[in-house]
Amino acid sequence: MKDKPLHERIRSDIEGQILSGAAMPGDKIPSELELMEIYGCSRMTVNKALSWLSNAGLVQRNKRAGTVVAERPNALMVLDIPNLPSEIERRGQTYRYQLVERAVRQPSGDAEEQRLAGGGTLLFVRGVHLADDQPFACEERLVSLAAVPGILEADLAAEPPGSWLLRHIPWTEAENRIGAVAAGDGSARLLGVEPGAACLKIERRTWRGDEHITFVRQLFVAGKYELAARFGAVSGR
Amino acid sequence: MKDKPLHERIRSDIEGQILSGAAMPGDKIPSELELMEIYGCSRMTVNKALSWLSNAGLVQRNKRAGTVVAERPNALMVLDIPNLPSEIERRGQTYRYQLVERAVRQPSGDAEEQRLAGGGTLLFVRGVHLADDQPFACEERLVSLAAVPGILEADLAAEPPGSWLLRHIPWTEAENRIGAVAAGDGSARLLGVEPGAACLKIERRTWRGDEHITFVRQLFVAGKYELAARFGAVSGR
DNA sequence: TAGTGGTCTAGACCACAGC
DNA sequence: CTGTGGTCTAGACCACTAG
Repeated sequence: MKDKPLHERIRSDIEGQILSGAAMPGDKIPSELELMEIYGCSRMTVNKALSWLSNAGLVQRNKRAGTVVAERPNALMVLDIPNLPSEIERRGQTYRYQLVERAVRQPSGDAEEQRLAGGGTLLFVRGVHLADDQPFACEERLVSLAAVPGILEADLAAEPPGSWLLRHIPWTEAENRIGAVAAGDGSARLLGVEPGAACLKIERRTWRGDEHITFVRQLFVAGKYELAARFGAVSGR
Repeated sequence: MKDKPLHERIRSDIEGQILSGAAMPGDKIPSELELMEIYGCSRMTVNKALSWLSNAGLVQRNKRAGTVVAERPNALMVLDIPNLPSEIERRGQTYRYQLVERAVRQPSGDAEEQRLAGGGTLLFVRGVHLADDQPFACEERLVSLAAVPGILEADLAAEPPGSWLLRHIPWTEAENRIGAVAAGDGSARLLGVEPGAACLKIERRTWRGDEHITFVRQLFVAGKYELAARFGAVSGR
């Protein structure tokens, strides 16, 4: 217990106070100067602990006002969202992608599609991810051709669009929405289940800087796939 | 662009190389000493950038072998899992919890329940979270009475067990599993939907140190609730 | 055994925002 | 104005491990 690094001890001390409820949201945490004296260490050490807590979303740091417990402290977990080829191969299954539909079209009236297109046109791609030739997930994707013109030359039957984008277009921002949905007729047929079957839905939007790159919606048959998330901003360490 | 802190520039430089695929998993990243010379800064600054990347799971740091790109780099997202009362009130709805069932029982033969019980007995609680008196989520929970004997005295009709635990028992570890499932008869009745309706499922296990505290399974009717996750280990900042 | 990361120090200057 | 955090320096010692 005692042989842990000091900054880690400081961090877990404060973390414990927050998670236990001893320190409530909005409560002030001792300043770096005060913590220096409490633990008898230098400011960098204290700073490392507080920065970590800030990164994890447990505290909010304000100049002059000091460090306070964040509003919804235990909301942040680290989520593991692998790309599908890696995930399937990790399970020891063979991965295959089947292209179902590919079309260039104008954005619809939907405001989100307008933003994604950025004044240009969109590439629509529908396909199925197969694990050992069994449907694993179906996918609908929109790609902004203004942002990624090169994808028109890609052979998306040979390489799934997600992998192609990953190899060619670095994204800097991504956002996922995770929910459940009943399979529609088309999705059900692709997944080999009855229409209305429960599915896990993952929607992902990615950006490069301010430019919207792509939007993708993936459906997984209930039970075939689950996401795992654990508390703690630290992964490997 | 240029006015960003140096450690942040170093970080985003490397991050960009990884996300763009220029640096593939397993590739070596310059050592701290080399980066010091490249950027003309001190080691602490380089270290801050590399530590951040390590925390985010983008790189793995090894003594002697140096820092390398992690195996599945872009898998880590920060997930927002609020507790339900907060989430519902944030939407401007009134929250209410309805206790449906409460029982003390021995762990079943299931290995997981055995571990949770830790040699003792379990408290089983079933209830519904209501938003504006409409079913929002149903919940089944097991609590280890060996770890949390005090919960027997709690009035779980007045306060949902999740909130009670949050106020009384600090947890240090938590793990979530997120999937989809078709509603069973009991859950469907509680949620006011047809059996078989698609539901989002969240299972959470929490520990305090090595002691398993509780297991909870929450079901949300499809479309009523979605989880959001974004890339980047940093939250507020 | 030498290279690498892990940790820590004792300073420093600056920007910002509440007082 | 002043306390606070943000950033950075130029060192230091240690532990680990791949070569």
